[in-house]
Parts: sequence; structure tokens; C-alpha cells
Amino acid sequence: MLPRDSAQPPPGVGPVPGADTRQRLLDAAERLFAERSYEATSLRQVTAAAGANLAAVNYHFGSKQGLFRAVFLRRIEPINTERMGRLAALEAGEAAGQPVVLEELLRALMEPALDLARQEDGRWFARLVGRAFSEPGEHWTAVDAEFHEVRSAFVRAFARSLPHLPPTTLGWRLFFALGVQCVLLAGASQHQRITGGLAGDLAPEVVLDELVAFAAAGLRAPAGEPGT
Amino acid sequence: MLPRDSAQPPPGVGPVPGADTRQRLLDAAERLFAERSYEATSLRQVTAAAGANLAAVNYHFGSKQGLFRAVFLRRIEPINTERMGRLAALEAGEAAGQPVVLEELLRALMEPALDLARQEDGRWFARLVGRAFSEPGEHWTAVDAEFHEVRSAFVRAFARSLPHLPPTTLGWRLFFALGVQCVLLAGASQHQRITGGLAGDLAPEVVLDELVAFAAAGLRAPAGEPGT
DNA sequence: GGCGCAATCGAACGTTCGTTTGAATGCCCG
DNA sequence: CGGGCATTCAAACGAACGTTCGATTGCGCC
Repeated sequence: MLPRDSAQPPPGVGPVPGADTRQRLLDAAERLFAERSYEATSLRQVTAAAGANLAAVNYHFGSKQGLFRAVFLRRIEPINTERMGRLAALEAGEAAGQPVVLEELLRALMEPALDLARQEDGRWFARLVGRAFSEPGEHWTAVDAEFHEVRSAFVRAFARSLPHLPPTTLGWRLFFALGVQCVLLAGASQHQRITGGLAGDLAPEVVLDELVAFAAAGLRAPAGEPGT
Repeated sequence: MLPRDSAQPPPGVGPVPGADTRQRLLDAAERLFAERSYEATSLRQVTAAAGANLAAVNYHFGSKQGLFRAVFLRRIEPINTERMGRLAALEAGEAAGQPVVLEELLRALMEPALDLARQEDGRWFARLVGRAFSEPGEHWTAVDAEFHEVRSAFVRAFARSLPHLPPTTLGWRLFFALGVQCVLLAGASQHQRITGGLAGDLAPEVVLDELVAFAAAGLRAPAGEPGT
């Protein structure tokens, strides 16, 4: 009677019972968590949007936090896999003699996530991820172990690509670079408001170029403080 | 019986009645809104932390949103005033012939806010502001009119300082620059977690230098997309 | 001394929250 | 055909929410 946090049934096992309530719950929760926030979203809103019974959430995911965790893991795993794959490709080239270009490293890290933002079914999740940086709450800390492997691998790669930077400086600049990415993921729909309408529409792949150019320039900035 | 949203009584008018409940409510709410979030903070937590009665919030501020608005306006007005003052000083020099250095423009915009983050009593507010970029909810939209004047003035100044950038590009890069600032405000306490402990401690004024250097380099990045 | 008023208070309002329960439902397999 | 099982369902749980109410307090001023 209580599968609690069981893995989903094998994908092609046959016609799932009821058009997969589990999936509809994940989709609805993803949208609502992104649109409002975790705290501001009630399970009644989620189940209503999913056309499911209120108790379905606790049946399939154990709790509201379990639902959040499932929403998150469903999308972040493929992204992190692709990130690691791209990084491995770059490092293979590096071992073969050609050094890693900073922009390529940034793309390997950022493009998998930004790709999501331009797909119809990933837009909500992108907004959700963008808030991981600034939103407090234990629903996030319960999930950021998923980033550990990717993070440390990329930090090492960046350190190799920018050997002249002292570790502390590099750390802060990476923090900034990741921050810009998150801000873009969270607020692409808000940039008009924030810049007062100055920034017009831009094709998504161009925004990625802008992001990579901005972050790369920031990471490569001269070491000491320049102005003033 | 109902002052609702009245302005606070004149500052030096005499010994305020009860050790200023109003002020204690603002302080407690500021900390809790920053520490948790607006949605996750209850008025009962606020009034308990302030040592006030539950009804005091609705008496002094009309509603929870009114409390949030008051928390915000109390701090943002001096900050925006200083920003405008610094900008005016730069523009005066500009009119006198010496062009505005991009780094100085960034400092005029960012230093007043970052100063807050290194003062004991402004730290919580800094964290709160940092979430304005990514946190949804009407408590924010009810307050962002306060940024209109500062925003448009600075956007014009940046456009003058970077005349070679097409407006769309400038808009996105300003969005990125403001985003980095917010990320720093929101997450200075989280950078260790996010970069995996690579970034060590850094004196706050050095972090400001790093932020300005990063943003300036990003804003000045070559126009088209550089690498691939 | 007593009126008026701003402020605080305890208590309750009606809602909504996340979670739990136990009974129905529909399907597969023996 | 019928027992077992995963799933769905309506209903209720106690707790906590934002807000409102009327009474009470304490001070300044005629």
C-alpha cells in the first residue's frame, strides 16, 4: 500500500494504469514551483492542476519535499550527465595536446542548462533552477548533493584553464559566473523589467553567446583591482 | 484607532511610547524575511521575535505585505539616494570634460548596496535584496517602482560610457551585471557551498573590487561572439 | 481629575495547510 | 471466477495561517 519513494515502474512495461498520474504530478509541480515558489505552492494546487487526488502526492512521493526532490532529479540528472560528457571530451582533447579554450569550458557547463530553457517542456524547470542560488529553504539543501561531482570536476578544469589566478580569486569569479547563469535561467522573462526595456528580444542561442562572452571576459579580467 | 499605513512619527519628537514596537517589528521582519523567505515567514514568528503582540503588525502596517513594503523602503531609499548622488557627481565631472570610467559607474551603482552587506545591521537586508531578481511573488512587484528612477538614470549613463555596444547587447550585459550583484548580495554566505570551498574568505572591500572588475570586463567584452 | 487617543492586548474569526486514514476501484495472474 | 495488489478516492485530522474584534492600558492636555 505504500511505495513511498519507489523508482518509477520500467518505462515500456505496458500501458501504465491511469495515464501516469505520477508524471502529471511532476509536470504540474514543476510549473507551479517555478511560477510561484516551493513555499507558496500548495499540494492542493498541484493535484488540482494535475487532475489527481490530493492524497496522490503523499502516495507517490511521500511528502511535499519528496515531490520537490523528484521534480528536481528528473531533469538535473540528464543535464549533469551531458555536462560531464562534454567536459570529458574537452579533457580528451587537452590530453591530446590542444589546450581547453575558456569559452568552450563555459559552454560545456552552461549550454546543457540553457538548452532546457528554450525547449517548451523545460522552460519552467529552468526558472526553478535559477532560484537555487538565492532561495533559502531546506528543500534546496536536500538536493544540492547532486551538484557535487559536476562542480568539483569543473572547478578543477577552470583552475587548469586559468592557472595565473590565485585560487581565492578564481573561486569568487566562478561564483560570479555561475551566478550570472542562474540569473539568466531564473529571470530571462524578467530582464525587460529590470533593464527598463532596453534589452530587446534576442534569439536564445545569441543570449547564450552573450552569456559566455560576458562570463569569459569576467573570468579573464586582469588580476588586481583596476579602476579607481 | 487605525493608523494603517501612516508614516512613522517625526524622528526626534520625544521619547517614543513603548521602546518603538514599530522599529522592532521592522528589524525582526527584515531578518526573518531574509533568513527564510516572505512566504515562509509567519506574522507569529515576526511578532514573537520582536516581542510584540500579533495584532501589532496589522495595526502598524495594515497587512503582511505592508510590513514587507515598509521593511524594504526603510533601507532602499537611502541607498538609491546615494546612488543618484554619486551618479550626479560623475556626470558633473563628465560635463567638465573628463569622461566617466566604467568602473566608477559600476561602483556608484553597487557600492551603496554592498556597503550595507558589511554593516552589522544591514546584512540581512542585503540578503533580502539579492532575491529580488529571482524570487516571484507580488510582494516584489509591489515594490519595484522604487527602482525606476535609479534604473533609467544609470542605464543612460552606461549607454554613454559604452557607446559602441548595440542597445540590445548593452541591455543583456547590464542584466548580467546587475544579476551578479544580486547574486553576491543574496549568496555571499553561500559561495563556499557553491564553489565547493574553493573561494576562501575575502575582505568585503576586496570582494567589491572583484565584482566590479568582473562586471566591467564582461561589459567591455568584444562585440560579436568570440570563441565557440 | 477626567477625557481622548494612540497603542497594546488576549482571543477568536474563517481558511488553508500537509498529512493520514480506510474504504473503493480496476487490473493481472493463478 | 476470485484473491492480491497497486492505485485512486472522499473525508477528516490537528495545526498554523492572516486578519479582525472589543476591551484595556498609559500617557498628554484641557
